[in-house]
Amino acid sequence: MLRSDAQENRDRVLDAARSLFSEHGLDVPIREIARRAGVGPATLYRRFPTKQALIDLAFAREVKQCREIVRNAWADEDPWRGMCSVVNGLAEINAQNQGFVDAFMTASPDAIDFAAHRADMLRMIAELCRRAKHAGALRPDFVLDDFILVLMVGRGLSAAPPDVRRTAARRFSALTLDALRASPTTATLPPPVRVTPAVLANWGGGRPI
Amino acid sequence: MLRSDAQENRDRVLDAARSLFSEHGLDVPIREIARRAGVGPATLYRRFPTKQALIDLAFAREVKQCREIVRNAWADEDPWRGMCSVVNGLAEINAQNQGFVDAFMTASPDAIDFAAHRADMLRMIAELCRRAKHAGALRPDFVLDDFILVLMVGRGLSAAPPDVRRTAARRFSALTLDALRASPTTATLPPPVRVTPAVLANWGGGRPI
DNA sequence: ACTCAAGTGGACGGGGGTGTCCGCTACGGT
DNA sequence: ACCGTAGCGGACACCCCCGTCCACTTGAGT
Repeated sequence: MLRSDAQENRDRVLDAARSLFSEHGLDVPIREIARRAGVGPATLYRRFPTKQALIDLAFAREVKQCREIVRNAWADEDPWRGMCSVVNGLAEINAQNQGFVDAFMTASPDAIDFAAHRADMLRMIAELCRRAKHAGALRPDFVLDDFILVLMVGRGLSAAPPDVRRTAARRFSALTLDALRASPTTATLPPPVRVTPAVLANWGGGRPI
Repeated sequence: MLRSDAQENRDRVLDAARSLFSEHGLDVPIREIARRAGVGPATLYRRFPTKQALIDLAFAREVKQCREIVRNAWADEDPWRGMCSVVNGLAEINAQNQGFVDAFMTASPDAIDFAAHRADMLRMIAELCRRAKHAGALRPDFVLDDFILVLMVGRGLSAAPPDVRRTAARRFSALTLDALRASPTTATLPPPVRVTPAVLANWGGGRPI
């Protein structure tokens, strides 16, 4: 059990980390977070021995939110509506949290939740895609890897200036969904990216941290 | 006039910079470039007093290529084919040159070419869009700012691992074009991003360098 | 009130990045 | 072949960030 002052400091650090990470990305100096929290560096390091640990905890909320979005979409009886809310929701999170995808992708192996969530979410999304295709709403040549592709390029949204991020996210997801929608005028696509785990791990050079 | 050895060193530095920048992005250490070129840091700094100057020159070729792509597209009698080649071409450049868009956007004010090229290209693209819309090929609610949006999220392509970049670029541009194509099933879009110069300058936090 | 361990922040050493200085090297005109 | 000078690269000073250590402070149990 933490002493009361220690607990409060820990909370303040997490708050500062959340706001700084989502505003400036993952490469904020640790000291800056400590300063914002009104705490010395040592205090921060004692609670979060490594930057990765801090990141994991700072983004835990968003990971939960992510999973929630996907689960709801998966449970939706209309698979296309599900797809839409997934794409919209992830774009929104991307826009509001600079570096969230990076955090999500580079989550440390011991943050078991992350890996489990990732796998789980991908499974649900895959099923969603299958159902949406079967319903004739999703273009038949769409593959799960395309979803990753969309997610990865969506990272660019978080780089948009704060005042246009939400607009950009909404516009982006609407355009993306139009691309994904089954449509009579749809052209044949070039071959999809095969997103193996290795490919995924190396997206972004694996060095956002 | 440069002495012959100096000239050769300068060329080697530029070559090294090009290959390192496109492979690892703009945050390659200057020393690394010097090392790769087989010269001392001082030599590099004498020819290119600031990192920005080096970046400007290293990417000059791609800027030219960019302009060329747009000019050809602009000259194309079929505006939609023009749009396609622009989107394809830019995605390709993005995929092959990590950090190219960053370089393009953050080009120093004195690298006049950049600003001029940007403005010029945007003008041509705007006209292309108008013609494509008029021909009924481009969705009517598309605005020029959407083009910037696509360009900006396309940055994410350069972060893909080298072995999938071209595939990713091709797939991405094909999907994007499907989103831009006028189509009977197209949904109404949310409001577009208003990409003012300030917005543009702040995209990416203005700090890729 | 007293005590003492948990908690704290300033200070330190290490690493890596940038840009600059200076004594040596070697190109190229004579 | 010689020599003046442009050119060179190693060494330097500076800054920022990371992670750790240690003497001091303070919460909370008695």
